[in-house]
Amino acid sequence: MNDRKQHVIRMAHQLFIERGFQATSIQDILEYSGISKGTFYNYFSSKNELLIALFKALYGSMETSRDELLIGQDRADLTIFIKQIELQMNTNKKNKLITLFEEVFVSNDEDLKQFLKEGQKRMIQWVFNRFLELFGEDKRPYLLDGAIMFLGILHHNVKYYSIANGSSVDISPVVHYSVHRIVTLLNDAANAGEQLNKPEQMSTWLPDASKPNEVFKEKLYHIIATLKNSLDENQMKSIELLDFIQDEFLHSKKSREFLIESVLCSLRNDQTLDQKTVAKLDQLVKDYFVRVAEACEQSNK
Amino acid sequence: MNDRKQHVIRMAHQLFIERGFQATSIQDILEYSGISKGTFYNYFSSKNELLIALFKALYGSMETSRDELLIGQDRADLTIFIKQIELQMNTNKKNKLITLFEEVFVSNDEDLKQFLKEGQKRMIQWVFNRFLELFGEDKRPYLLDGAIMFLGILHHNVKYYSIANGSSVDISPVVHYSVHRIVTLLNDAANAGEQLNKPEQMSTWLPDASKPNEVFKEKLYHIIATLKNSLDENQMKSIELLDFIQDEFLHSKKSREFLIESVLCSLRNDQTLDQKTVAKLDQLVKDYFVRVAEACEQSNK
DNA sequence: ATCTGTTTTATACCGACAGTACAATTTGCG
DNA sequence: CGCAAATTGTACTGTCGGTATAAAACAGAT
Repeated sequence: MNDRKQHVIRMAHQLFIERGFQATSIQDILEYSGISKGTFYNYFSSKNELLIALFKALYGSMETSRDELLIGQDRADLTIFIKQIELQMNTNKKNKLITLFEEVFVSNDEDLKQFLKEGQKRMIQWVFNRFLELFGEDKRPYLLDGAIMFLGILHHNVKYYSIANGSSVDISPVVHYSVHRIVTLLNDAANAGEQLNKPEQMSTWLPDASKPNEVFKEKLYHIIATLKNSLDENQMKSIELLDFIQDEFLHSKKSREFLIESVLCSLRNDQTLDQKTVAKLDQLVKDYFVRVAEACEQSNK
Repeated sequence: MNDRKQHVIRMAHQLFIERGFQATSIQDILEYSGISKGTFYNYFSSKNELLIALFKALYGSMETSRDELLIGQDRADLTIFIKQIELQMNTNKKNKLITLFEEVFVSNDEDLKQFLKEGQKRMIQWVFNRFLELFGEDKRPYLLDGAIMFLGILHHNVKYYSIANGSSVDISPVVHYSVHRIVTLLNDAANAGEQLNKPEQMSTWLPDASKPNEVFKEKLYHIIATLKNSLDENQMKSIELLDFIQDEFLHSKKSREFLIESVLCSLRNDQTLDQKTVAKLDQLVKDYFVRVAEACEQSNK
């Protein structure tokens, strides 16, 4: 991504933190980041698009550093989970993510709304999957309820603890407290055999969650994250290649098959990567283009 | 309150439910309720003021009917509490209160924000007080945390249960489920002796909660609500008198002492009212005016 | 250094919006 | 009826998000 464009995002973020999203006018952003209106609308098609770009950047880095905490660790270790939650809560606080979130959650822009919902859903799914690893398969029926309630407890506790103790207070005790509570809560629900939401229904929650394209994107995201997690900062080329693939699929209307093919070719020759995972990626992409081609034929009939 | 004014509030509410607050322009409200712009700004000083008036009306009626459920009942009966919560959740849903709430919670209008925060705080305090009655004094240290977590669990469960099962689904099982969970949660926290927020600090939470004026307003509200609860619809005069006092104190910069005095005089002669409570009200008002007079002298020095 | 295509800038503009100002009209009430 | 208050209609201000476009700055290839 353009250097200048990222600069604008950073400057806007600063203004959003200081005054909020609604209260920051485009004019403010232009003056603060020293660009003209024309350039702004060359980068972003609207103010909301800028916000989405900002969220993507923040969430992306948050999710990777959160996932990095798991590398080489026992996935069933509760203390690691606590560290992951603390990390996310602190990033939220630092970037005033929650405030921004709330401010625009109910908005007239359907795209923005959908994007934010998707983010919430991803968070619930992540907690659910971690709970599976932490509490085991036999608790599965109760873990979706658990994930939902955990986030409810956590957010409320953080919110009012911050009000009572000042927003600069250490959030760690709140996270510990909330995790302790959810452990008991899960046992309680399992003992009582009470269930509100069935985990199997999770995929049908959000309207387009069951669309093949969304499933593809999620798989793609997961595989690429796995590959990236196995790399360190010295292997910039490989990381860039993976990022390129992800970007090409997520942000272009029409992904350029020949480009992606050649990138995959490079990856297959990269000895530092786990070739089993690369093969998975290869297959996934192949299936995708087959499906696109079929859909294309179908519509030409 | 003016008939016409209430009509405007009702029409606006309808539009807010259909399209949301931000998406409803003042022009829309004017056309829909058939008044002119001049009249609108004669009634409300701004669009936000209208929203506050709407919230006040909705909250007011919700709180009274919620409190009515307790009359002549065992205050320690959990099933009554469940009924009260169900009532509030259903009112929320019917009036799209939560959506409206979220939409304007982070707003530029400091007054509106303060008003909404006050409402949330009142809700937490109400749950805390009910928990005291339900679970007893010995659990007190854990009941503020409990109230906060209960609302977090409840709102999250309702939200995602509605997403999964359609917004017209019966909310009752969610309330039962959430109440069951919080009971265990409270026992768990008490057993572990873990505490996040001290109930004594509750009054200092919101900036002006400790201001004498706010304490006064709360006491006033409570006494008047008690008196009103003992009346039925046939005693309109008494209700109007009580409403007048409340309105005079809450909405006027300078309450007219002579008017309030004469209203109190009428109330003292009203045999249908509990004269012990009326005496309390009398004393409260007397203290208030003494304090105002003192403050006035102080500033004239 | 010159040509060429792209990016950036400056500026004027549009429509929608919240809120103001005010003179003209209607309404309600003694 | 007469008068004061409420109501109306309309025109206005300033701000906002977003569009349009011509001129200027820039960058890479020859």
